[in-house]
Amino acid sequence: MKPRPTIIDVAHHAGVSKSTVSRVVSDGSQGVSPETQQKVQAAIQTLGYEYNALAGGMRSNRTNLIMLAIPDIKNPFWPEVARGIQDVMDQEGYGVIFANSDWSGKREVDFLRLARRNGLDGILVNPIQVSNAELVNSGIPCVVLGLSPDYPDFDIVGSDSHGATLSALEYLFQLGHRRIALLHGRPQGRPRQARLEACKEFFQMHQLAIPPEWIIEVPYAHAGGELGMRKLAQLQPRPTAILASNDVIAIGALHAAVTLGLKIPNDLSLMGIDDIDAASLTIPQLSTICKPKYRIGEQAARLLLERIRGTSSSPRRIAIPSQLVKRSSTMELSG
Amino acid sequence: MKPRPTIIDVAHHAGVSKSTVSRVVSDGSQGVSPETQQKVQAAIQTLGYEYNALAGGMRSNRTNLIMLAIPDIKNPFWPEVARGIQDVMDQEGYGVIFANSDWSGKREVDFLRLARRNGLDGILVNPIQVSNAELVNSGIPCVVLGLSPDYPDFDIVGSDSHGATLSALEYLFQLGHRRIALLHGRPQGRPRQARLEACKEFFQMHQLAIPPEWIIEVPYAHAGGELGMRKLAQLQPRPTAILASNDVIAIGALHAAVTLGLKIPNDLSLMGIDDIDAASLTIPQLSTICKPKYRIGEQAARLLLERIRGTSSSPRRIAIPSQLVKRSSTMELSG
DNA sequence: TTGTAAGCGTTATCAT
DNA sequence: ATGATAACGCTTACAA
Repeated sequence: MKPRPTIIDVAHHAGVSKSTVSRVVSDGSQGVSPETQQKVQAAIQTLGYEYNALAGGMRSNRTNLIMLAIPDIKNPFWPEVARGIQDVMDQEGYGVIFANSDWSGKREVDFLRLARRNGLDGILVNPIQVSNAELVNSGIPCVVLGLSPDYPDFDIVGSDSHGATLSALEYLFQLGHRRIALLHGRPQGRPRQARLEACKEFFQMHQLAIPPEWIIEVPYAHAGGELGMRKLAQLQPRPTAILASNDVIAIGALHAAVTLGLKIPNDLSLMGIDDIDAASLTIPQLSTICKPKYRIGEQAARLLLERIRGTSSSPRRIAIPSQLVKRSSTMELSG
Repeated sequence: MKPRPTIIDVAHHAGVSKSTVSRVVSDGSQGVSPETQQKVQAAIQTLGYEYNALAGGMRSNRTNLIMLAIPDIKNPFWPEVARGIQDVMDQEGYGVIFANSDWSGKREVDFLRLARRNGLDGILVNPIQVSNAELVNSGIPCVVLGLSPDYPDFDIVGSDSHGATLSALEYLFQLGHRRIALLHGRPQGRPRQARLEACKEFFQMHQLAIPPEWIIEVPYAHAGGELGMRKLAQLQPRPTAILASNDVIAIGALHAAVTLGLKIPNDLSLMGIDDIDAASLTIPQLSTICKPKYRIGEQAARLLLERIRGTSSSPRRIAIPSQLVKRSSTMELSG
């Protein structure tokens, strides 16, 4: 197996200097005459030259690679976000590396190290365990996905969980529900408070007393929803409506409800948040709050590009509004 | 922002040569005295040194990075496989880079280029459009996921789709079904024949005639299943059983059936293949063939490691057996 | 527009 | 067990 040709080989073959070849293969041929470009391209073709990104990156401190670090590849929320990111980044010539930590804090930290060691140009992260300080310390341009209050030093893009929770509760309230329980996703690592606070705010506003046992913390997964529903079903008096932190949990709850013989929405109204594909594919279809996943990805990507390019400013916080989606898992409370 | 310290800085600080530092940070300290190790580690700590993988990789032609290239991150099949891969690779000190092409041939090719340019050590790929020749040509150690016959030059790991299809059909046959239709996933790009051939083999064996309109080609997605079911529902006489190419398609079909007022399994038995999580969460729960996703990932990772390490041999083909899972979307044909 | 030359931070070879 | 030194393939002033 013979060694891969380098720009030097190309240069010889084309009868130019290696700087010229370098200009052609990187800068988009800034300041290279058309004829020379032709010659170089021809040489590249015949030799089968391929750019060595390691060497280039080492010299220039740019890799044109960014990382997307997410906690849960099984949540259909992220692929949509990823698509938005990729479409923007592709266009700008950046490659996107997926990093899925499966809720493991260790793995998350490892990914950060990988990004540093390999000179990635930026990171988009929905952080679970890694802190604001650690992110700052990494020295890599970074945009946080999800409107957490814990990352004051970074641009943040997400949908307004607080607002989404309020709309959902408001909707259930309008349907006549007063006994509303929460299936509250508890991320491994840090607590995620936006939703809970929105709930408290709402309950206070409407002067509803919500007993603590109606707020059930469950893992951020399908099984969490099932677990939570089984607990809720035993409460006396039973809630008339349930709001889950996301659709995955809600769908889990829906399945448990069927198993338990509870009819949704007749016995119990149920809402999720996110509007993942599966939400419109359950029976009954799930009422939820639609988060603009693709646009979150696009926005985040754009902000990261600005950071990378140094068009910096003070951290921005972009909350893309979400939207109520009425389907058939909720109904007016009769009586 | 001051520049990151290099091994040279560490070497000065520890009073040793940079070769020694290099030995400590890479080789696992092969042939470095304990005291020297201590000194170097201390210097690394105080300086906050971080390894530069670009420089190292350029010199050594190893990056300790491999790529996992899949066509569809939305198919829950892959995260399980990915987990198997990651657990093995983690342990061996390799980072795994996800590359999701979303069924785009162009993106798949781009990923291959990215792997080459960035000197990745290996590729695990479920190829859609890229050919055996292109893979060979890339010069990167490579293991193919999925038992396609089109990649004779590579190690291949998958579950036995042929056998799985046969078991599913055999099961439906035993339940008394004779009019069996197929929702055949058609990957963008090349045809995937293993399942179809198994079907033909089966039908011949049992001397069943299957009209061509009972073999419906649909996109490899939820919507494909819905589409297919709507077509099948119009057939006269209607099939009594349906086998879908995977669970995602089957679940799509299930939802369409509900919309159409068809009762599963009473009006129609329905089977999928894969046994993704969602298969046990539908109503009714989906009968399917369980593919050992995690183990596929593990195996593939191991083979790739062998290839990377040069313990080469002729291409191996590993078919991990799958298993019939009887649930409630199938029933004995009455009458 | 093109060429020259000095690195970038590491690893590998060869001494010591 | 440790050190000196030459690559690795590219980018980037600067000069021509």
